[in-house]
Amino acid sequence: MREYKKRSRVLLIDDNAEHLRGVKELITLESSYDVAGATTNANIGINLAKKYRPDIILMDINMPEKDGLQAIQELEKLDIGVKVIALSAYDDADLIFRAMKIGAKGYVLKTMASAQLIYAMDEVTSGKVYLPTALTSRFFEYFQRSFKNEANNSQEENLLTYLTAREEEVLDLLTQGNNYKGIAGKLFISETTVKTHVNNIFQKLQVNDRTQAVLYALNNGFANRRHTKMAV
Amino acid sequence: MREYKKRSRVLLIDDNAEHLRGVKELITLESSYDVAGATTNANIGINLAKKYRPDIILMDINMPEKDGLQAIQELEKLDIGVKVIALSAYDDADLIFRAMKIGAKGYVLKTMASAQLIYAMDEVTSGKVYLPTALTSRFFEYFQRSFKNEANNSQEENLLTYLTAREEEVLDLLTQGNNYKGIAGKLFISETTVKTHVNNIFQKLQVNDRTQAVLYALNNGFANRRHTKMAV
DNA sequence: GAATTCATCAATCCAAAGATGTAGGACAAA
DNA sequence: TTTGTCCTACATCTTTGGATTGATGAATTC
Repeated sequence: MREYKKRSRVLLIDDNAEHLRGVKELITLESSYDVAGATTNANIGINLAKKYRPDIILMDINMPEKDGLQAIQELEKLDIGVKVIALSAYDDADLIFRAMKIGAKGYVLKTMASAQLIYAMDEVTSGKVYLPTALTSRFFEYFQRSFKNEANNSQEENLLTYLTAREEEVLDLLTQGNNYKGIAGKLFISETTVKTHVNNIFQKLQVNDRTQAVLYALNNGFANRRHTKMAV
Repeated sequence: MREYKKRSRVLLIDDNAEHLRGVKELITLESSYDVAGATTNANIGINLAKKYRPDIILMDINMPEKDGLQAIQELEKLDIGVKVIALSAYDDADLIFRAMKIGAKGYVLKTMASAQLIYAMDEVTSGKVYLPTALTSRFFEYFQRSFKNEANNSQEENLLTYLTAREEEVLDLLTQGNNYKGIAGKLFISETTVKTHVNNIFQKLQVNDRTQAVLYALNNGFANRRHTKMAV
């Protein structure tokens, strides 16, 4: 018994009414959590979350109409401190990755034992992020693959290396959405000079216009060296 | 006994000679792994790896001279299929993240029970990625925090939601570097129609030209759901 | 059935972007 | 000193992009 501590409240969102009922029963009977609400509709679920402020939400992410991932994202944006555990029928690395990326505190397969779900809830309640070992492994396969590709890309040959320092400056300003005038103003040079630079950049990057140049820059680890792209 | 299967070979790299000896003994006595080599020097370790092709490397990443992380990176570049498990005294989220990012197949604390280390080796040998639960949680704290900052930027309001389906298609093609003609051709509509859509997009996204529209799209989780920038 | 919304297309006009060629001065390397 | 690279700058010309207005049919909503 841990009646001395406030029981955590759980909100259930699952478009499969049957599964919803099953989980509700499971939690009611086999855990120390209170079910604060249960719905088959994601939008209603979000509103319930706003209203009742549950500690945890179990969110089915395989819903046809409203995407569960999107719902998680909206909940995170609300910033009401609710911890979302994604429930899914699939162990797709991609799905797991996206769920965790947008802030899910856990990811549990529907096929997993009920004890696992309750354990996940316990861990998440205590402030941790919980992923079953098997899913962790899948997650990292995806995670590492996405960085590996990146390494390979930069290995091939980065046309950006052919740019002069000045051209890099210009390209940097291009990637911030500046036009010729804006760049000229910021670099204290004439607009025609900027045009010259930009044309040289096009030649070196083998592109036809500024949009393509910007895209090339962003996709090849340009500038914002603080950021690394990542497949999602 | 599983003498029927080829015993996996392990290479140990740890600048702490004492710890190195301890691990070696542990593996020799309490596991079914063979120690293919052991060294206190990362560079020598890399050479040993090239020479003896171990299945697994246990790499201390808290070494003063040569950074263990860098060593892992070099090993990954060699692409000899060796699986590296990072050994560390610290459970810094940052360290864990970086180790996993560059391709470590596991991360185990030196303070953890020896059984945990051997379990990690088993998991990694079987092709999985292994992180102890506690470290997984830390990893995800870091992981999610880095995405959260990103999300906050778009927290204000995502103008992309105002786009119609068709406009999204057009914007998607814009983010691939297409000009009017290219988009018209791909959508089988006239160029003027594309112009109309693009203009509407500009209005909705409150930008002045296609480059800014593309940048807005990329920075606000548009389509291109394949790529997301990430602080590293 | 009226009102909206959306996708489609067009004409016009002006601004911006892009292509091309030329050229001078600074600077560094050969 | 010469050669080469880079940054600067301009002129000219063509193409593309962008703003604005208006119009039609289809689908949806009220």
